[in-house]
Amino acid sequence: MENFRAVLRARELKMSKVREVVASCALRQVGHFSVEDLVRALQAEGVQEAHMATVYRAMPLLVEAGLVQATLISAGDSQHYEVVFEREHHDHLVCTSCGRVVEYRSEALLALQREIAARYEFELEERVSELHGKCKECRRAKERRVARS
Amino acid sequence: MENFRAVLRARELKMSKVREVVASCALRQVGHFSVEDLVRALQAEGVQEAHMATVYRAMPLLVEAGLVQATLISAGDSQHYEVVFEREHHDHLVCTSCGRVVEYRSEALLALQREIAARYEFELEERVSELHGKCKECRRAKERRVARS
DNA sequence: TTCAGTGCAAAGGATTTGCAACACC
DNA sequence: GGTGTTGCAAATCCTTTGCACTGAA
Repeated sequence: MENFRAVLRARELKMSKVREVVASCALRQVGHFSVEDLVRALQAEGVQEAHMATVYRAMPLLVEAGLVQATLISAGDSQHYEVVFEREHHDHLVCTSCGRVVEYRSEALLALQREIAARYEFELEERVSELHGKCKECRRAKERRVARS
Repeated sequence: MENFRAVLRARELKMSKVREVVASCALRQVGHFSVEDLVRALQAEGVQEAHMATVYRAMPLLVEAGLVQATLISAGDSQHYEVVFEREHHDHLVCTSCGRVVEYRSEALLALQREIAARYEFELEERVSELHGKCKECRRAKERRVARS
């Protein structure tokens, strides 16, 4: 939350009651969530003063503050986010059949990506690293289908 | 193009003049392109019969045929693609300031990702692997700005 | 001859934006 | 007390879809 205030200050923006409650609610989200999810969560907490537009306006600030991160995994079209502040770094494996998401940690991968960024003299800020494929169960299901036909 | 025909056959779809010209034009694209870019390219070739909707409908087939691949890098909101058929595998470094895109190849990264997928028993189909950060030039520019103020 | 493909225009859906009232600093 | 913020609704923009017509097998 301090990071958030710092970003606001740096951008000469103000901290408001609404921004505060949006930020704190976002931080309490588990897993991936969309702007709509967040609005629903806020309403569930009895916060009526959280309009879609306001949350849309707040998200980039939360990202900049390093509290949340945009993810690719999206149910449908909408952008999803996940909390990254004080969470362990991880990446995702996504099943292209059933949509199951497996999180994994790989220090080696992270190290390698850092090395690559350094090699090209980039200051690494964000990594998008997702592997898509068929999970074991879906592969089995497919084999059964083939065998039957 | 044979792959494309195979996909169409497998799905009991037909090869049409329009699909053919869309596919061949897509294969000739260099770098990242959007559906709109492709339509413009087609029109530049004098192909009038290539409507947006048609190209939108064709893209998933081209992806399935392994000719092109969806990319994350997008100028604005629209989905971008790039040719992958008979091109060397590569990933991207994207500058968050100037938008510059650097392609890099890393067999080690690829091998590691394959290993991770295997560990979780996923059959790897697609990798989304992008590093975002500030490139050297933008970092320098920023330093200059700070120094001046 | 029969489905599938195409053009077109209209619909859909996520996100953004203009503006008047309002709240921080 | 003057800016930045918010709610609201309308506007955008990419993408999808329904439909009548055309074309491939």
